Amino acid sequence: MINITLPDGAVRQYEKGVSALDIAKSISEGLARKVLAASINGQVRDATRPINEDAFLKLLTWSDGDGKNTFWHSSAHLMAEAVETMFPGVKFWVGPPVENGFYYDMDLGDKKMSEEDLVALEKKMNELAKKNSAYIRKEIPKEEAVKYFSEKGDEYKLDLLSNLNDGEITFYTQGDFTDLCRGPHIPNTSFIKAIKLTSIAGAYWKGNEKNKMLTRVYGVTYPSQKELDEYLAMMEEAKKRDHRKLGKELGIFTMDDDVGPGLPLWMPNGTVIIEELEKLAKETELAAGYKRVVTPHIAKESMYLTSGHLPYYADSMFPPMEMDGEKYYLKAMNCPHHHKIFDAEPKSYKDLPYRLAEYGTCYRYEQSGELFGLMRVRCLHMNDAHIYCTKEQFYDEFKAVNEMYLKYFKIFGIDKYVMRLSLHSPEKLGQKYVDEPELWKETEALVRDVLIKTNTPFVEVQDEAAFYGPKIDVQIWSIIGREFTLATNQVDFAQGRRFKLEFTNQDNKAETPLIIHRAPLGTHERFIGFLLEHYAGKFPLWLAPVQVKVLPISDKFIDYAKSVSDKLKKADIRSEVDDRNEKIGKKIRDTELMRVPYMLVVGEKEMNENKVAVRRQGKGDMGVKTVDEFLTNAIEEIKDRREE
RNA sequence: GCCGUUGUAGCUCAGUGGUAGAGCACUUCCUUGGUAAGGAAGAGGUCAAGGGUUCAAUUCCCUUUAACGGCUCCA
Repeated sequence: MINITLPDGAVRQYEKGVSALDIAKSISEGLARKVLAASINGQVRDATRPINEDAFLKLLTWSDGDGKNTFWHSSAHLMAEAVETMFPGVKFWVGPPVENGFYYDMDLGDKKMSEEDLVALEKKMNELAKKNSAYIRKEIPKEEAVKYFSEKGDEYKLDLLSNLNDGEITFYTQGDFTDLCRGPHIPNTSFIKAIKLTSIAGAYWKGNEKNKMLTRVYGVTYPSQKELDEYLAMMEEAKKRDHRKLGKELGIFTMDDDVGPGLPLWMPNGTVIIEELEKLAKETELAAGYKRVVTPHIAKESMYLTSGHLPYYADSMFPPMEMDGEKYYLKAMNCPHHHKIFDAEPKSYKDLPYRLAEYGTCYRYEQSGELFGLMRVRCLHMNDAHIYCTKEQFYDEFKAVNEMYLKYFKIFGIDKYVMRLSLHSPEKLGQKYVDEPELWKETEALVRDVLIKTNTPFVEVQDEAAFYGPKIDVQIWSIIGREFTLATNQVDFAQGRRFKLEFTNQDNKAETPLIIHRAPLGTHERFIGFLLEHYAGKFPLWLAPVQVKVLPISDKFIDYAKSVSDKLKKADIRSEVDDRNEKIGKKIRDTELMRVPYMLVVGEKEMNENKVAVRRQGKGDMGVKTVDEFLTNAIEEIKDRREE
């Protein structure tokens, strides 16, 4: 007999060789029908595998992340089985679960798969799922596995095998499909009740652009049609929040073929938001001791040779313009210009920390396939600043920048983000990174120290640093699930020396400052793109392009409406009058759809009493107030930058 | 940059080898209405661009371009 400890601490005794599924059955049949896999001593395994010794057991169902992943991985195998029936000779690479579903990469040889094939594949998968085939695990000696795939001529699986040792190779078979696979899998295909294949895409083998491009099919499956329908409905809702759609509907920005890809035109409504964000940044930076500067959009080649951006980053810059025998580049970053301002006057330790801020316009030649609405563009406006400080000052300065981030995030109610400590990769020193192993170690420790001492939660990742030093990136996700760096806070130990930046220290010796690059509000483009999705277009009052719309009940009250609106405008409130010949219901509907925070309905009663009927966007009628009362409240709400 | 899909009115989208249609928006008129769509009439398109096949191309083919879904990249 063996002892099985369940998550609630209960210990039960079973015969040796019992499976997790048997244990589930002994608890309840209903539970057994839901078990997808099992966590045995912390390892995820097939629920059907025998357990031979005392163990901690957690039965994994759809509500466990590992349960879902197992379900989707098994779904990928089911899809592969269906693909094999329709595309004989197909060779498979890998088919893992992802955030929402799964994919399988495959080499279809000369054949092509189309969207219509997906429908047929779904149908086939449904048929196969109903066969109730068990996922059968089999341990295979390496030699035999190699022989099997050699005979099939499957170079992909042979490649996988080359990294595996004898004794750790398993095959899984369901129905007529056998695959090299570590597992685990769900007990059988009948669990998969609802199937949707979502897209076909190309994907480089092993993620390397020099390799062959495989066909990748994405899909998602659920244990019930209802859950799949809910998921699809959720995706439809998400699309409505897409910043590209909202940006057009709300008149925030537009793109034009004649201007060029990745070059957004900010429309009047979007420009209001830009100006409010800059106001916030200026206030904040002034209080934090920054000085503002303005620099040109272009610079000579020589400066980018000094900075080290050329030739290594030339691919990401627009090609140079030739003038008077000189090459000029559009700036892809503001730092070199700022360094030149630092260097324009001699500096003493008394001048440090020296903080330069600019909402700098940069141009980056992003690959055409990477452009994405406002989130990835070729012309961007950076909330940039550079702080020149001594090593001793670094801790406080870096900490202050982090605190500025958190202050901003609080204003915007941003709580779904990850702080990522981005480190270098030692093996890429001299290529991707400045070859200063000691300085890397030292500065990475400095940054980590700030995060730990300030109790800031963070994750560490290798090979994501800037070429001149480690950084903290704030990662966010767009509504369709793409990951972006919203803000960044970087240490730079390299450029100071490259530009021969110096200050005179207390011993009257020249010293090179450390530089902090920071952009807590990222770029206008990405930040506003993010905010559009974050607020679903319902900007807080202080950011709303139109803050108040005055809606006269009929033409008779247009003059009164205008007098109310004028009074608001005098108090710097962005107010408009809807003087169209429409009924009030129509005016309200249109104003609601434009996400204007306040609607002031005015008719006979209001005019006679110098009042307004206040309506809050998304909330409805808030009652009648005097104009002054409304004005006072609105001014407060704006001043405090309240979210509601 | 690579693989795939798409491009018809300001927007959302029908449609066709014989040079185009709806709803919303827009203009004008009627209506003056109290909290999410009042009515009528009208105007609006080189069917992304270029080339080819054809008696005839918005429709079929090729190229280019842009957007979209991924991959790669992202100072």
